Amino acid sequence: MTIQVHDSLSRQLRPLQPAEPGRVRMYLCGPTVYSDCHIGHLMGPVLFDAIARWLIARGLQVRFVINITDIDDKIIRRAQESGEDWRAVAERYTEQYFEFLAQLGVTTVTDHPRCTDHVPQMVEFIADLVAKDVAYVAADGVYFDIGRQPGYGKLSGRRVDEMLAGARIEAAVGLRHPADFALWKFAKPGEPSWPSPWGAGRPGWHIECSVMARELLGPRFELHGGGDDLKFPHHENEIAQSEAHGDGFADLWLHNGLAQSGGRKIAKSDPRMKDPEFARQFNARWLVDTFGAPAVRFFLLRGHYRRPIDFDPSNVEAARTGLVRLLERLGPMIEAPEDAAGAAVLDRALSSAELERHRERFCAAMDDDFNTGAAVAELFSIQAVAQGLTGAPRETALRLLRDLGRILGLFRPGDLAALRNAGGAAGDARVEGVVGLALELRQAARAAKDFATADALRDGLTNAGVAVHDGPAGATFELGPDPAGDRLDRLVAALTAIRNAARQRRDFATSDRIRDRLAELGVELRDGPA
RNA sequence: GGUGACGUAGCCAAGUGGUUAGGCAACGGAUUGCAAAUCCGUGAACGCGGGUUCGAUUCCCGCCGUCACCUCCA
Repeated sequence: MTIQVHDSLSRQLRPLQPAEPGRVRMYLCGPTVYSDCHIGHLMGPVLFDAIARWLIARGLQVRFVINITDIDDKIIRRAQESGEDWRAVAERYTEQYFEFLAQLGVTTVTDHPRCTDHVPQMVEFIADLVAKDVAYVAADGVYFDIGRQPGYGKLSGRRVDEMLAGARIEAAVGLRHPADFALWKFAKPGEPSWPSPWGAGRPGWHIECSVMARELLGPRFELHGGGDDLKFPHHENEIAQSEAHGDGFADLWLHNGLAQSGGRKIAKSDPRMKDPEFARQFNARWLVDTFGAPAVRFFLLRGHYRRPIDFDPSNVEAARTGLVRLLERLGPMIEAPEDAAGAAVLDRALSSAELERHRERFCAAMDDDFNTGAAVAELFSIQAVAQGLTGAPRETALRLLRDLGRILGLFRPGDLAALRNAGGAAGDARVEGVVGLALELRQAARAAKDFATADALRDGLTNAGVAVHDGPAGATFELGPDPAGDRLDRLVAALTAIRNAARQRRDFATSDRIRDRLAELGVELRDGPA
């Protein structure tokens, strides 16, 4: 069993070979905590969490670091705008980020170093670069001299001389090369600062990763990850600094694809983001509330980490539907806590060649550059096998399904409830009350064999994203996602139509009942001539 | 302009020189007052043009199209 990894630096599939057998160290670039969490912040953690889980399942010990950039120009600006202390801003968004990681089942991270906790080490690191003359002091800070670093540009495939032609690189005054980047920025009045031999200031963006990775993982480690957009300049600069420092740095580089919409990347500067309705779709809070955290995680793992993912709501919803099906198949089994017996799923005796084949293919997919999409397909196949079985063999198949899924961080206790409660209506008494009223009316209509009314009510509920399940014990309902956020309006519109029909045939008992019950629920109806 | 990637059925998405990927949707049947849910089952694909080959969606060449990075970004 060899795990092959696509290395962005060599652009090749290369074997993962831990320096110390059995131990893997990985570093992932984390967020700058200055605003609400969006899906881009969460993709890397979820994808790399699945990778870490696989390494652990393969018997490796994993140290997994995601940094928190808690000092930065954007945090300072945000604090100035809101009149808050910059530390409060950073702390608030750090907490929010952690909350989402927990909801999405990101459990393998061992360290979350904060930039501000490592400033002295950064100063020391920069001093070494200055001493080696690959860094120099300029008017507004200390800069790295990319011209002095052989191989600069090897990750992103660009050449130093060609970058001069790039109109987008704006040369600050006094730099040796326009693309030289700041290691240390001198503080302007009123800005937070730390002491340094060159003057009070704060670290530049890139230096923290080189320093914190070294602090926690050592001068050389196995895996370094991040979003594809960080290749240049961020990771290029990390490599330059660390190699200039004399560190081996990362063996293998992994870059995840970026979130898209309509085939285009979602970026801060994207003009579409000016539309709040559009921007909302990528807000972490909205996604988790609308589809449920397990669905978001599942959606991310259906493809391959290196490919971009289109967050059209209908795509996420389709993923959710498939996940619900798997969870329902598993039944009460998913409520069992994760334990050592489940974790040993790869070594378990199966007594079924078919199941063994699927397990092997699952493993082969994960060993091949962490192909979670192909692995998920095996999950569905195992489900299909289980479907054709009964009794103990079925149990065996379902346990295999559950425990393989759990390697990917799926099928956690409470997931089904989390999906059912998604839609933003859980706990909304008005929605629940209106749905309850609609079901009562429908029950009455059915009893009276008034199927036209009964069906109209059901259609109205369906249209509002409420699934109706008729059973021997009466009808129950389930709230699906409500991406447009207008569920209540739709429900009320449906009931109003029913009420108008009742008034038409002078069934004022029903009509008044609808009006009064809605009023109790806080929805006032006003009759007009129309 | 430079660098990198991608184009697979209605949508999403793996993968392979000849053997079913998978999901969602759709369709047919069972069930149902009718539906939904559920169960059983079905069809449909490899951007275009050349080449290599017994055979290419898979390899090679060309073309077209899309995207990302070169600016803040995860």
